[in-house]
Amino acid sequence: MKGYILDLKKSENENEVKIAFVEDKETHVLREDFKKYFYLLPQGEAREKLSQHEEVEKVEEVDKKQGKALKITLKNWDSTQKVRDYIEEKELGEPREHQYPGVYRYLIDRNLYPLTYYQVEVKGEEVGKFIEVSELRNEVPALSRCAFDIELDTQGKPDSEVDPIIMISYKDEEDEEVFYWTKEKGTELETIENFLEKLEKKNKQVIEGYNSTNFDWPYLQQRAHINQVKLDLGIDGSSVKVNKRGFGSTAKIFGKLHLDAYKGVEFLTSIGALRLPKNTLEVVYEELCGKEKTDIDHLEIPIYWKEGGEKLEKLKKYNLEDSVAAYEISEQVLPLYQELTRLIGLPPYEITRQSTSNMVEWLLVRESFKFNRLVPRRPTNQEIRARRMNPIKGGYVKAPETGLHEDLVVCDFKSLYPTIVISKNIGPQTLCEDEGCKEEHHESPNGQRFHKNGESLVPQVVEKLVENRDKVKKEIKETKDPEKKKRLEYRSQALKIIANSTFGYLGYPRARWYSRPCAEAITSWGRQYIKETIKKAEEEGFNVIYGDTDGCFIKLKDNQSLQDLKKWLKEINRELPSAMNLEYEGYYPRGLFVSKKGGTAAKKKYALLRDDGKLEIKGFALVRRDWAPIAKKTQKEVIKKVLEEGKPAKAVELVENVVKKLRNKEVDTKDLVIHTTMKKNIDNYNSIGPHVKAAKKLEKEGYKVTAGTVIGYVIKEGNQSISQRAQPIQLVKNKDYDSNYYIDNQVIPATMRILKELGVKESDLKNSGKQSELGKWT
DNA sequence: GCGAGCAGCGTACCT
DNA sequence: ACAGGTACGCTGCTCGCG
Repeated sequence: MKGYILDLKKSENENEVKIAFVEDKETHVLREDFKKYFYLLPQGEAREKLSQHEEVEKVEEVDKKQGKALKITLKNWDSTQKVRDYIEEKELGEPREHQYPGVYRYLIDRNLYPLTYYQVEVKGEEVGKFIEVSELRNEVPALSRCAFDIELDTQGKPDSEVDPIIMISYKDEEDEEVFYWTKEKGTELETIENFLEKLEKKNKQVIEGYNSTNFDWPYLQQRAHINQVKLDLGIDGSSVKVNKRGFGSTAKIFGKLHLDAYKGVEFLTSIGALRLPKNTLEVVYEELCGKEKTDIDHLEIPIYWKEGGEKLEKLKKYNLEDSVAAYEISEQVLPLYQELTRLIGLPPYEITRQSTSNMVEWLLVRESFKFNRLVPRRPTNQEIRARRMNPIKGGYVKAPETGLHEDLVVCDFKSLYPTIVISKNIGPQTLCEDEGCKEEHHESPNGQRFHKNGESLVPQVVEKLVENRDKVKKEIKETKDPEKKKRLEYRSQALKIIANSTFGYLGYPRARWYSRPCAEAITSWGRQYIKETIKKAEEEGFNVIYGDTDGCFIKLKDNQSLQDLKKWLKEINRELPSAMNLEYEGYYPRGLFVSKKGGTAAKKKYALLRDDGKLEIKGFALVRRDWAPIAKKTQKEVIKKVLEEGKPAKAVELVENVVKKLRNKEVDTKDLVIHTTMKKNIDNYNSIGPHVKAAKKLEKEGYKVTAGTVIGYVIKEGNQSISQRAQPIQLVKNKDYDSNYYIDNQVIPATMRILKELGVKESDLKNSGKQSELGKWT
């Protein structure tokens, strides 16, 4: 039969892998015998001693690129630890590749990639052989999906021992339903059962939720247990496997993909594809799907439920909308996860919970196997600490010329670090530390040498990623079908994410392939290339007003045209290594650079007006979540006015109005909320800033606050410190805020940053009421 | 005893 | 729980002044 692997797990039988294999709409459970093994760099009588060990099936000598090693095959999957203890006790050598779960080992050995089509011979439930179906190589399976969300009857902190589930909504492509009970009719038990029946009947491949890993599944599991219902949703009849630990929580359903859209949003945020003030369902839904949804305060839910009638209907609508939102948000992350799965080769569920560094690592592990190399061991905690103490020098940033500029062109190096890795053949194996070595080398500006002709895993893998991406980009151009185009764009994005993460990975203290010399060489070449480029531009007569790591901003003089610049770019690219490319990014009629507080030019902070009228703003308060909306909105308007008009008159007027409104308390409280993430747990802070103080107040009221919680607070009136006046938004009475704080610490500093560059004084903004001398600015 | 000035903490940004 | 470079608000200390 023809299909793809959706999931895998260790079978309840020893030495067997269970595979969820999808053929058309049906998911089959297949099994294959598989013996787990690991490698040993042996010492002493390792071979003899281990051959006699009762848990060892066989010991073979294998040739790996790094030399001879022993391959230790185990009688049972679970005996790895026992055999390792024995090795340590008898000092028989250094074990390698002993830490992978058995199913990963299986995927690597069989060279299998989930969500990729294979032809497979099946005898009963046994797997014969997987043969990749080449005509379907580019086909990504269309997974059937559904989403759910639960509501509780709870006061403040939910307690799964006593607070029942009152409502569960379900949503899929063609269907939606809300299951619930009331004091008059039905029970929690029936509600759960009806929902489970629905899931079973619909039998979708993906089950989605929002924060379902940490909330819905653990809660549902508890309530199901109390009601004595089995949560046996696995395609082999197994239960939902919930593992609720502080950090690496999981909720797995064998044969299905549990997709937590919240994790997806965090992932998009981590790769810089998304940035929001808060990652709540409401905010994310509006941003990604452009739709608003009703929000009911958590404390109100039981009230709506008990009241019945119209209120109950409203609660049902809200509950369903949560599922719809989770469903639609998932639509935006699932295709990317699918492409990453096909690229990295881990089971899809694992991919949805991995960081990019882990993905890079697994890609290297798999490629390592293909090159017959042993995977480097994980660093010890001590090594990690030592690595962390010794950071690597990073990119170069040129201080900008402040002020309002016209005729700007931005150029940047396309994938600077990956292309340096490729051009200079940078990897731990090509790194040459032998000073007398007579081979040909690339020598980095910081004095590291890399063999020109040697083979190294890292540059080979990066090259493959970049080449593949170029191919995919070409395909995108040739493809008319919009669906197929979208798929390819996700594939290109997946390749880009992994290629760009490779440098970070080499400098990541926990990485198996950590290499300080490689990472340092990469950044040293990076600094050299951008500095050289700036220098050459200046020699050519261009005015370079700013640069950061891999890009620079050029201000065209009156006698210079865009054509002149593009001609120069061509020349530059002729001199660069073939993999590297300095690209024309865009033309900007106006751009603004400002000073920092101390008076010198501020880096990483600018606003550009593109030739199509769009604003591109970096670093300013308005792109930061820890400023109040009133300050951000006003700053944005000011930047817009200044860039569009080239003078500050209208902007000054605008700020005056906002100041007036604040004074008169005409500003809505929601425009004053400052959001700050708790990076630590509440007790771990040495200095108590406003967000920590607000968090403490929240905790007192029974709210749960942990590392990762985003605190929203408003500064209220009073003469205590700002922190003491930080009131969490949940506890704010309308319009209880300190106007002066928002004027002097938010709106004025945010806007003065910009207006100062144009000669405006602070007093000009606060003169509201009096006629300000607008004539001055025109 | 008081305010100015500053270091250090903490967070979020840019590439 | 990918890297380093950067800005900046707030707290809480030191210091000089009287």
